[in-house]
Order: sequence, then structure tokens, then C-alpha cells
Amino acid sequence: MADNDNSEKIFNKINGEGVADDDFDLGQRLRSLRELHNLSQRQLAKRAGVSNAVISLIEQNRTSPSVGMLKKVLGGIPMSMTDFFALDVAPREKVFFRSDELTEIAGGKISFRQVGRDLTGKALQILRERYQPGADTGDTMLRHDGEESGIVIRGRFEVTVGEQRRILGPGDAFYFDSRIPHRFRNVGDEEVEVVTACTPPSF
Amino acid sequence: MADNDNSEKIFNKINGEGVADDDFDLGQRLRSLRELHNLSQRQLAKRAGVSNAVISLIEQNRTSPSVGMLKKVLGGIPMSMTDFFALDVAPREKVFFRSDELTEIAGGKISFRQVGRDLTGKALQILRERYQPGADTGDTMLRHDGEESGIVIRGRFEVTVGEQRRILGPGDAFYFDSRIPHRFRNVGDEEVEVVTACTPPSF
DNA sequence: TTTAAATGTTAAATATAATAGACATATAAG
DNA sequence: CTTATATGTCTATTATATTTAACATTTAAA
Repeated sequence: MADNDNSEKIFNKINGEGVADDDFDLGQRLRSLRELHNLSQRQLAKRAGVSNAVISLIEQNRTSPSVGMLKKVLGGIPMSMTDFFALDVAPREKVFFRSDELTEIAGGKISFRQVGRDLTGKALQILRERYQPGADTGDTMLRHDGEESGIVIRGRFEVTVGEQRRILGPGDAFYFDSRIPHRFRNVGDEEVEVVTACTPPSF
Repeated sequence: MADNDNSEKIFNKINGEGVADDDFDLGQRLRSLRELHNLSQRQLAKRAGVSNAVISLIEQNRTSPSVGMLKKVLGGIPMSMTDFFALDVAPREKVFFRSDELTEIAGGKISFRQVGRDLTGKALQILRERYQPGADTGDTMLRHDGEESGIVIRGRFEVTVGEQRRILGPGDAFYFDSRIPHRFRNVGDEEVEVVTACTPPSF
């Protein structure tokens, strides 16, 4: 073995034996989903075109279904694989946030005020952002997983996404895949106010 | 068979034979992902603790891996199941939206203006909502999958979530699991303006 | 009570996924 | 050229997922 020998060893040190054991309980998840939709194992099985036994076995985690099988089963609900695995969301507690309760993330020329304090396990991040005149997100373009969207409330706001650039005013909006390098800048004389949302949270 | 006999037949009419054949190509997806990370099949196999053959077979779609297997393989990258399936998002086209390009969803006393026209396959829905004085979302509580959050820009906005109710002013915010029944109402004299985000899109 | 249909579970049979190891090819080193 | 290491693919064997058909309970109707 040649040059990649090391990376593998390092990797294994980090991740145990390289196994990514998500702890989530596939069986429990399917069972909840099925019961939420008021279907019996047999009803679901028939709609999905599979045997009822396999659903019982999956729900007991006595088998690890092939993705083809899981897809068929979910097809009986119906729900996509994507949604099924995205269902990681835990039940939430705090619902309301006073203006001054928003979590200050960055001060100075750019102010990010986030709804909610700890977003681990949550699907959505929503921010009220303020940019002082001339403020920007820096020279290196931002890049992360997920999608991102926002609506400008006040000011003249320059948004750069990949090769595209545009100046947005009040009421204007943007929507893009956050994996595309992006950057924000206040190009006007007054403060920019913008409400943005990301999924999943990027920090 | 009793009362659910019909629902099944109707369902099958809608969805072919109840099979949810996502068209996405799992093999191609894994291959791209692996190549993106500059790993050979054997390197990935070693890191994941599986045989190299299975990766070849999966990438050729000659086998439908068990979710356990897929999890292990992704563990070698590493990437979670969630992210793997969330990778469904097609490369996006339109990024910027002028104020008047926002899609009008509901007129009258409540105005929903959405960023983007067709959100199928997208993870995020962001809306600029306006409520005339006295306007509300109706007597029946809303309920759908996903999470929902918003920040009030103007006005006095009553938000009811499950047993909780609160009146929010400019800058105040909310965040909740959309499966909890909820309702919105303008309880002030002036128009309410609020920016909200849902994931996944609820309509 | 008896009967019938529905429920979730389980066992044995079958189909398929996963492994170990060989094969063919390509690239680079000697 | 030969040799060595890496690549992706394929075949036979083993392990496991999936089906079929039964079982044990429960619920509702007769």
C-alpha cells in the first residue's frame, strides 16, 4: 500500500473502527411513523407490496433491511428516504422568544441574532442579521451543507453566490444551495436588516 | 378484511403499485461521493471495514445494500445517512428574487409571499407574511410535518402553539415543531409583517 | 359462548446480500 | 522488457434478508 496508508489509520483513530454507528433506532422510527399514520403492519405491507413479517422484523431491529426494501416500505406510507432520515428532529420546548432573548452570535459591524440558543438536532436556523454600512462576511467565501434563504427588510444588500452577484433592496430575496460559495455585503449608506433561514443550521 | 380495504386500493391507483420508486441512482451517488473524496473502492472499503467487492457491486447497482451496510460504508467517508439522502437537492438555478417576484400564495386579509415558485425537492420554505388587522389563520389549528420559525417585523402578532399562546411584537420570534397544532392572528391596529421559515415546505 | 377477522410475532424455506479470493488491466519502477 | 503495486470487476461460498405459512392474542359480532 502506498501513500494513503496513513490517512486510513488516522481516520480509524478518530472514528473507532471507521464505523459511523448512528445511534438512531430505525425500527422504532418506522413503528412510530406507521402508527402515526394509523396503519397496521399488514395494511402497510399490502400498500408497500411486501410481506407483513418483514415489517415486524424491521420494527424489532431483528433485520437490517436493504435500502430497496426500506424504500418499498416507505412507499406505502408514503414517505421518501430523504424525509425518513431527515426525521431526526427532537420534540421542542421553548417556543417564544422576546426580541432581547434572541441569541447574539456575532457583534460588531455584523450582528447575527438567532432564534433559539442550542440548535443541535434541529432542522432550521433563523437569524435576524444587521450589517453596518460597508460590513461584509469577509474575503473567503462561505460554504456549508444545506440550503439558505433570506428576505431583505432594509438597506442595500449585495449577495454573491458562485459566479452570480446582485444587489437586493427591501422585499427582495435569495435562495441557494449553501454548498455554493457565497458572500454578503452592505453596499448602502444605511444599516442593512435581513432575515435569513438555513437548513440545517450552519453553526 | 374490513374498513381499510378501500384506502389501500385508492392508494395503489395513485401510486402505481404502492412502490415509491425514487429514481435516484444510489450506485452513481456513492461513486460520485467516493471520487469526490479521492478514495479508491479499496481505500473506502478498508476505512469502512467492509469488503471492496461490495462497494463495486453497490456502485453498479448490482446489489441493494442493507441499511446497516450502507451506514458502514458511509462511515468510511464519513457521512451520515441523513446527509447522504439529503443530497437529493438538484443544483439550483434561480438565486435572486425581486420583491415583486415573490410568489403570491394567498391574497386578501392574509398575504403570503414565498421565495421561489416550485419548492418540490427543496428543504426550506421562506415567506414574507402580512396580516391585516384582525386577520387570522382560521378556527382549525394548523398541523404539518417539519419545523417552523419566524421573526416579527411590524405589528402585534398572536401566536398559539399547542397550549401556549403569546403576543409578539417587532423583533420577537417563535420556533416550534409544526406537528403541534398552531394558529396565527393579528391582534393589533396596524398591519402585521412577519418573516417565517419552514422545513420542509408545508405547501 | 362460538365464530370470524384482525392484530403482532415467529419458524422454515427461499432469495439475495456480503465475503474471500481470483482475474484482468493499468501505471510506475527496476 | 520484467516486476510490483494499484485499480475495478467477477465467481463461488457464506451469511443474512425476505417470504410463506403458521401460531397466539385480541376485538367484535352472532
